[in-house]
Amino acid sequence: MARVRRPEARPDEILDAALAVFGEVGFAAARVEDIATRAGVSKGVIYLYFESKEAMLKALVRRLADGMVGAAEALVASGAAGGDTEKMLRTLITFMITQISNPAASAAPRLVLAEAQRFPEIAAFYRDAVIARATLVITGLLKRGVAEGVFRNIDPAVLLRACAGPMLVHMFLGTVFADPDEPAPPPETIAAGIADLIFNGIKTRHSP
Amino acid sequence: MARVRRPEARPDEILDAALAVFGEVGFAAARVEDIATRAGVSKGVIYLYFESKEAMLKALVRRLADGMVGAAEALVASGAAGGDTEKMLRTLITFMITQISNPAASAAPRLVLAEAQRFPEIAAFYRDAVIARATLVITGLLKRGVAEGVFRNIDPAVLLRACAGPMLVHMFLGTVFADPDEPAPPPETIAAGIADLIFNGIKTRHSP
Amino acid sequence: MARVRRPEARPDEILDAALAVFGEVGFAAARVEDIATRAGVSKGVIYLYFESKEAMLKALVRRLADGMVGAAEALVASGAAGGDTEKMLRTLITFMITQISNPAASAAPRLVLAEAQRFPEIAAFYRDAVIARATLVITGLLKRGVAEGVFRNIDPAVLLRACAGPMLVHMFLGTVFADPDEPAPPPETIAAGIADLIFNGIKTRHSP
Amino acid sequence: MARVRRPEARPDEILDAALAVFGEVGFAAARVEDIATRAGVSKGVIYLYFESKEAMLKALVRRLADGMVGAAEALVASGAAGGDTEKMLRTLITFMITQISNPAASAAPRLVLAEAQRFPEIAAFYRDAVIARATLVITGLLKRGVAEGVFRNIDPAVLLRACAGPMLVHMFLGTVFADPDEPAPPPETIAAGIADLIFNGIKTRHSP
DNA sequence: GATGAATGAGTCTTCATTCAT
DNA sequence: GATGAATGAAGACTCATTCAT
Repeated sequence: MARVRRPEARPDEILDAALAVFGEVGFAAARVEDIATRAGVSKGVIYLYFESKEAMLKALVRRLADGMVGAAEALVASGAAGGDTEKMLRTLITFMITQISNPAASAAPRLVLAEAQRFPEIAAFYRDAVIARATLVITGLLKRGVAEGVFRNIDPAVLLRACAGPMLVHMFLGTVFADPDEPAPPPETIAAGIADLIFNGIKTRHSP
Repeated sequence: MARVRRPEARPDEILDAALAVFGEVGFAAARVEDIATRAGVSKGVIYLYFESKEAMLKALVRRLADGMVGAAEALVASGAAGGDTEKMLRTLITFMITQISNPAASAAPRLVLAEAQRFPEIAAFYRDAVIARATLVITGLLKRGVAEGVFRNIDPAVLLRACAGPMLVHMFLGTVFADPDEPAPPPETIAAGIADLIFNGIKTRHSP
Repeated sequence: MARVRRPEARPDEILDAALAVFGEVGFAAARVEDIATRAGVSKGVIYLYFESKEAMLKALVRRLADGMVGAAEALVASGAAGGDTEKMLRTLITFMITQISNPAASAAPRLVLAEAQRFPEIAAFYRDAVIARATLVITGLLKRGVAEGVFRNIDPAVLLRACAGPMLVHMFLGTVFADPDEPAPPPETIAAGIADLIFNGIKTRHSP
Repeated sequence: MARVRRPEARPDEILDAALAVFGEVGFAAARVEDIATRAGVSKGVIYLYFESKEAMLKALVRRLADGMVGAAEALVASGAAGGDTEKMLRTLITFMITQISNPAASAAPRLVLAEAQRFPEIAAFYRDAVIARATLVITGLLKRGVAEGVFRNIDPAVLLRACAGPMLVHMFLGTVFADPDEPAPPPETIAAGIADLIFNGIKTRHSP
């Protein structure tokens, strides 16, 4: 199938390639030429669309920022689960774990985690554009649940860590640290287990 | 220039400097000369102790591997908390969160997370030398708690993610993504909150 | 800086420059940058055409191998001198001595002699690509002369050494060990003298 | 057998080691530390006896210069062969070919040939200290033979090349270009053959 | 005297970026 | 607009030489 030239799509194709290459070897070790090759263009073309290699990284992070948080916000805003706060948080957790289990989808956050230290601007941007919004979503759900009497009034910082953390670990274990001999546990199982734990803890409850 | 000789400590001093520099700018962007300067030696000295820049990274990871997991194992083995499994897990969580809240202590894991993709050998080593051991600790505690009837019999993979995850997020929020205008929440609060959540969940319980 | 593009000739121009520089200071002491400057290009260009400095040396030797032996073979094959074996050997000797008297032409063999010890691959290549062929030429002429009854049946190894040797010495005396105050003897004289000696020896003959 | 310390022998032991190492990899690629190790001393000791690596090379060449020419001169001066000029030249040729067939003995001339281009001082020294003297020996024998009526009055430059050349080729073929699968021809055979050729040429002679 | 740790100048090599075509 | 040859700054690594011990 001949690929039709769509010059408007160029920058995005380049960024796709950049994400792939950065994800594999990191920003510093990535060669612009490899990105170009992967994008199916020549080296020079890259510089028609981006100032520099660093500019590509920043554009990439900017483009990717919206990804999962946006979806999370939409999920909550859509009032899925009929307004049931617990169900909504459960749905959110399941959605995020499922998403992040896809190595292609997790490439972006992994890249940011790897490069944020080196590029404070990227860290700052990510903090504002992703982390702050994620915090809002979690805090919002928590408040609502507390107001409804279904959640205990815990520290939102704790809930943020408790929700986002397992995702991160799951992501790292499924990619960078994946044991080739051992299959990754299915995301649904993990998602359900995590949600269950967050809701009920691990203590046994003696029925009255 | 002063030519002091302290052969004993040299390799370790160099690795300290390497960790600092790698931690700041990443492995690829780190200059050997900067590491040397940081260690108070000349460029050439580095190569008296290490084959290459990459060898330094590997030595660094090897040296650091034992750090926190070792402490965790010791904690559990020492039978602290008088054999009370719940207390032990709580102590463990508190200890880990406290440790990881120290940016100097978290430099090592952050470095590994950032470079593991690029260096599969390091990833494999870390998986075997750290992650596997951490998994054993968690699994052991879980089994014991279940046997004692104090824990529900949940998926160890879930508990691992639920315990390690919040630490990771806490670490990233306290370093790379730290907002200079906002103080980080105190580790004790977070530790206590996380432990509470893991044990009890967020659901309200209606007394019988 | 001028950026001219002459991709066709580049590799050869670079090898010319490399031969000049290697010839002057030897492979190890030659700086890639000097070769580049000599070739009128920038340092980076070298690496567009050659893997490494060592690759240049090997390419150089490969390119130069054919030079004189090829000409010698052609000379013999062409049946110059109307099939007269003695004349042919004499022509060959004269041709070689004349060629090797040109310092530019002798740069290649001198380079090989200087570097062969360090690079066994080069030595092996030269042995097969040059020495073996030269041996064949000499042996062929000797056999023919013997068959015709004009040559005595001597050891080909001796004739090889007797023919190639004076060339070598002449080459070294005319370049590396040239006395600036003393002019080199003209190649024709030497060639004629060597040929005469090889054919007739130095003993006086008393006519019957 | 315990080696007794003989500090006076040090410089010579070092030069022996230097010759070995220079001979193997060339001057530029030789490491002072390797020479020291080979000589059984520490790096610092080298600098107690020699100004620099280059000084070692020069000392080496100076020490080795006398070697074969000295022996040749002595041979001639000793009036070996009872004053028979032809016999003396033949003895000389045999002696030289035999000597040079020993790779250890030929290391020095090979080194000089390899490095002379790079170090004009060495070339000049060798020209004066070795080549000039060898020329004198050959010229002397030639003159004498001519005076006696046993040699034709040929160009001494030709005889020099004809005598020294086969030695050189023999040396190179027996070391640098030695074919591991093919044994080198015995020096005596080559020496006899060369002498025979130089005296009688290759032409058949029809008895009168 | 002897050692070998330390220094730092020197070079190969890479690769982001430019720009003639 | 597109290409990819060319540039040259930058950085890892080596090793002759020094000198504290």
